[in-house]
Amino acid sequence: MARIHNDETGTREQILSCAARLFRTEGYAAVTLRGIAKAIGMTTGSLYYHFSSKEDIVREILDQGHKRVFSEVRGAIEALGENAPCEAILKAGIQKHIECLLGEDSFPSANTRIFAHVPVEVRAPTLGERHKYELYWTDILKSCQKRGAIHPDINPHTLSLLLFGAMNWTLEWYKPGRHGIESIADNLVLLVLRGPKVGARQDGERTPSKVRSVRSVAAKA
Amino acid sequence: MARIHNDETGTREQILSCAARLFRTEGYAAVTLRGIAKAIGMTTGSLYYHFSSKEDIVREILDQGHKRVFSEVRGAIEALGENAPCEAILKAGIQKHIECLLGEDSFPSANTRIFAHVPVEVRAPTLGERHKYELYWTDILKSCQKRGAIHPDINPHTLSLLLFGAMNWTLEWYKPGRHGIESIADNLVLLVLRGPKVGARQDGERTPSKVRSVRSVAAKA
DNA sequence: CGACATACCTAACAACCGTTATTTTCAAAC
DNA sequence: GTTTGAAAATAACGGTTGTTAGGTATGTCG
Repeated sequence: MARIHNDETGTREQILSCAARLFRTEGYAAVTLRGIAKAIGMTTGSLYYHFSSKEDIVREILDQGHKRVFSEVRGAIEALGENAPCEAILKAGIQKHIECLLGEDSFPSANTRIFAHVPVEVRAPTLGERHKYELYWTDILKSCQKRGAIHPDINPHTLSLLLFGAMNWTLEWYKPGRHGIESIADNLVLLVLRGPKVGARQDGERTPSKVRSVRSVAAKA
Repeated sequence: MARIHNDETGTREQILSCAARLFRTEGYAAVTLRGIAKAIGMTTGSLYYHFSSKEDIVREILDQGHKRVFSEVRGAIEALGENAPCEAILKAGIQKHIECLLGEDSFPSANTRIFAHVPVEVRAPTLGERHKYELYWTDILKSCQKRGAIHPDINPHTLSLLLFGAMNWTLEWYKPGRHGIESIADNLVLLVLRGPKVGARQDGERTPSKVRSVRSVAAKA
């Protein structure tokens, strides 16, 4: 039939996901094309039928890794509706971001793990998209601050960077058996949120409702 | 005179600090012995008079990098005296940790930057010391929580890991001109501290004294 | 002066890297 | 049954890696 030759077998995707898994665990420079090829039962030269260079492979992994996190996080937050409470918004965004990083899909984790060590010519074109994600979070935090859920003296942009650090660094210590992802997210939300209100209530924001125990929340999962 | 031959010239230290600077900026695998040698005006083979392997070099950098941060942070905190307010303790520890990472000394930054990408046989022996530092911070946070300065529902150990993330990740975004280190530390302290008190006062802890504006504090620097 | 250890250089080794050109396999199309 | 083209294998290229062996200055000490 008139099938376009694109990828019936999905070999290209197989190369990418396998490379992402290796990048995630071993870092950028330590991963060789021979290693990728061997891991999927191929020969080194055959990779060049699907990709034109090693940088070409890593470029697409960075791209997809970033897009998946962004769209997942945005989807989780938008699913809450227009005027959801700040606590719910932060909880949804933070948890989804961490879930993407620690999940089985290696693209997001490979992205944050090797980004700093990748050649500048492949890193530079991605800076624009990264900045958009940064702005997306900054706007959310700014809005939460305006609604009184975040300490008024905190700089929203700095907060977004510190929050990225806390979230992305989970890659360095998270062990599936010992920690629960939702529990981590709950702890982080408690950090970002201002404790039970102090000043006057601002607008439609309901009082943070005393934010019940993290342990009990995590226990039900 | 009866000078011990040790290192009158300091060549060994020169190699280490130069290698640390390269590791900090380029990552582990990207740094070659030829690169280190050329950077200090030496030949590749000569390095082997001072060190027995590349792993030997990176091993010592990891060691020193970690020790410097630990002793600096502990020194800054102990200088505050026995019963200093939690806010001061956290401020001192967080700021010193970040200062070590972002300062001119490349050992601490090289340590946190390449640790995950270093061969297991050089990483494993350092895990004990790293765990001590983790426990040190966890104890501090636990104590602050007992004194009512940290939200009671937060898990102190998880908090220490999230805090490490926020601090260590500054390496990925800090630009000397655009941000001030003390301002970053102030923002982070505001996050960790529970907002102005809500429940009953706990013990000798003075009320957080309304934690004056981060911007004004940063402006005076 | 000669013995000797220190500190460095020179040149090369085997192994591995990304990349390329050429060849083989093999299923669908005519 | 022959042709065709995609997909993979083969084998090699130049270059770089960590590492090593052997040589060369430069002093110090007896």
